[in-house]
Amino acid sequence: MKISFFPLDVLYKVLDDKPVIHLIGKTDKGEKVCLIDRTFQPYFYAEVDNIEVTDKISKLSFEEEGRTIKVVSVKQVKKNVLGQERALIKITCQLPRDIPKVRNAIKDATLNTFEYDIKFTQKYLLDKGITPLNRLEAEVKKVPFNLNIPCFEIQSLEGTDTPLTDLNVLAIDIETYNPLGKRFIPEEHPILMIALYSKKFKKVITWKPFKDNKDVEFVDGEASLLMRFQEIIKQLNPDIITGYYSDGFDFPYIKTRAKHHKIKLKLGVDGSELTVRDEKANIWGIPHIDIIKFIRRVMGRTLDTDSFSLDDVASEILNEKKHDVDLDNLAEVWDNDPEKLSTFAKYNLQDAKLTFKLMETIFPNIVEMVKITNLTPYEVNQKGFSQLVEAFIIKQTKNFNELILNKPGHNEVMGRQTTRFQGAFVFEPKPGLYDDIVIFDFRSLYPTIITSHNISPGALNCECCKDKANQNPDNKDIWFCTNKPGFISQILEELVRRRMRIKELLKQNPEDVLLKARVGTLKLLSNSFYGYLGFFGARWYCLECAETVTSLGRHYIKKVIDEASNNGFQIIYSDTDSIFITLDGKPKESALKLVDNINTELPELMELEYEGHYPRGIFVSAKQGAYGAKKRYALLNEKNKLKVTGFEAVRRNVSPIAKQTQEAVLRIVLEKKDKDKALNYVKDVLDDLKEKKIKNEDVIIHTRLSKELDEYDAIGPHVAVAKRMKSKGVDVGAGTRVSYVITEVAGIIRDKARLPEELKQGEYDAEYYINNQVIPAVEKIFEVLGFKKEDITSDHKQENLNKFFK
DNA sequence: GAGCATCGGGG
DNA sequence: GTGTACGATGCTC
Repeated sequence: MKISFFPLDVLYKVLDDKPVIHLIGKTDKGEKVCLIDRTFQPYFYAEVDNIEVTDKISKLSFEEEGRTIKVVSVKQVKKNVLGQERALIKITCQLPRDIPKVRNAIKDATLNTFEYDIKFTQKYLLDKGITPLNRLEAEVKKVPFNLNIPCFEIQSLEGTDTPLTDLNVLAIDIETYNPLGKRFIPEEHPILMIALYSKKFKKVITWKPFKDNKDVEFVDGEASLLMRFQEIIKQLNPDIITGYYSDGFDFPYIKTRAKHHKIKLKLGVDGSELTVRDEKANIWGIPHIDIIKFIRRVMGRTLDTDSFSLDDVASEILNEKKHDVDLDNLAEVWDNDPEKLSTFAKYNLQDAKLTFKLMETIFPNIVEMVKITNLTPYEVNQKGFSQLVEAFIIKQTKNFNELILNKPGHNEVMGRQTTRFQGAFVFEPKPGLYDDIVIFDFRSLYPTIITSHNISPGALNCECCKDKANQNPDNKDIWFCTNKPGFISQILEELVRRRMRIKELLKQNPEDVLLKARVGTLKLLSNSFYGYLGFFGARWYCLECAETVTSLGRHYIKKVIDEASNNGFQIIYSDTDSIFITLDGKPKESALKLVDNINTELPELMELEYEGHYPRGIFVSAKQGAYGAKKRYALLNEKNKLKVTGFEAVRRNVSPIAKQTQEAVLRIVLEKKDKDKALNYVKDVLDDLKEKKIKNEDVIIHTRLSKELDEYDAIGPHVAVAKRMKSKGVDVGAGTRVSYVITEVAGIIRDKARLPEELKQGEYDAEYYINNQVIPAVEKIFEVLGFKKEDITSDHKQENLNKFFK
């Protein structure tokens, strides 16, 4: 029979001493099924220098742990290594786990071995041309099975480009009993509620009854709760199960509680138990996606927030927040006032709902990454950039008959890690205020350098280009072929061009979510190539490539700086791929013309773009940090929107009042162009602090303990406060969040720190907040305006006579 | 300043 | 098990 099928995950089991591929997915009718394939055998490649060795390998057979491990077959093959053809032998074995053993047995007899550590399932998908989530047309035969879903044996199959649309996602979230405060002791403290949220099923399960209980189901205890959880998952049989930090919290907690009750949670489609190891939770046959990982690793850079809490991420992506509920009260309410549990149940369900919606919103991005890397959704979620780039390259090896290069060994990694090379060019800004700033930047600088200059391990120092027409500007001993495109630069060029095409399409359909996700994914991946080439763990590592990329990057940006300077523009700042100039009364058009002129001289794919015009900006001298010059500036665009970069805005140990004052001062300086008003604003804040008009909540400093209390040698204010919490019976330790206020009590800072709830309005130390919080936050800004610290602290206000600004 | 350790997220 | 996440920051010597 024929079947239309969308693979969600691929797994293998060893049955009767044979590897059996299981494709888990759903049919076009929406039914979850498993397709099995018994025909795929594991293999790897070896390079040998004589025919006797090949012959010996083909007859290899040895006993280990009561099993005969043998080579099934050997075949002569031709493969390219970075464009050069090589003769190899393909060695097929019986089981995936035989591969390392056979490789080890023949290692001394071979020159080299390849592709011995590529996952069996990944190889299967690539060799069969299957892309997860894309529809397959398969000829199958129904077979008996012992899974919870029907099983079909594959007779033949064909991939298509049609993606899965209707996905059945289940989001889960737990609330736990934490009587002492903020620490988690899963061995002792039970799960109180579990929320489950999918398109058709929204419910909180808990084990204490209360009246206001819409969407709540009651069971008689924690053990029953876990059993009910298992039952619902079996019944719903979701395509994907998701949570927020569920690899690190929810599932490990669930697992520990199940163990406590001696329950085996058989969540897998094959009846296997939920497994948790290395902060990864696995359910056989139901991909578990801890959505925080993809958000942090893949989307992190493009988000404004630098906190990845559910609340902050949901606010930014969904424009929706968690319920404002004080979880510190949950244990108390649970013990003594169950009627109030309703609030917590609603909170619980809201968290699951937010997680569900995040998955819905982000799934198009996961789909795009799956398509481009050929990894499963589960794998895409687990991997970082270098691994995603590598998966993409591995996929491309098919089209070029290229061999997958080996991972570096331990020593090689160590060597690579200690190798340093020169990075990007940075033009230090002179601190000050500037009018009419124009920014240019290169569109995808590094990817276009790689493609335009054929920067590729296979094109490095070729024999045919000894004239060195395409060399590293800073190192004559490095050059790249101008005759034949290298494998890496070629596949990157395809990526860059594809992105340009889709960007055009997006211009015509700006609201198309899929196109947006596609452009975003292509951009992320292309931008990661440079980093990949210089990444110590990369299979296609190429130090000469990476250092040539930055060298050419410096060369191009300096060229722009020179041209701008020759045309009479003042350069105020430049970093890697961008340059800031001032117009100094010249029309905007003259800057645009400069951009056009430069573009006529650049290689085809490279392009300098006019990023924008900012009527006003301030550059502040950077503190001497570990990484040298930090970029710190604030710009005001033509729509009066403030763009702040590098100010220590959201540091944890900074109070709200310091942050608020900094932002207000920047606004006054840039928008109102009034330095005296800015100064007076700060003076007002200082007065309000002295007069205790600033609300307590604005002077609370939030921080977190990094180790156990008794491990601290240096007792900072947060440690002192944690000790106070402990003496009140709160269980504190590594990870506890501590909030405190510095009060007027005599002594050193740590003696002055108090818990916010111990204080009445105004019981804070104004002097401390003035000198250690507010002033440091604005000092550098006023330095630029020509004021000293004393001008801020002195009592008398600016009379505002001689305006600083024209 | 390099090298090692911990953290994030979660109640 | 065709193995050992990841990238940033803080702490220690």
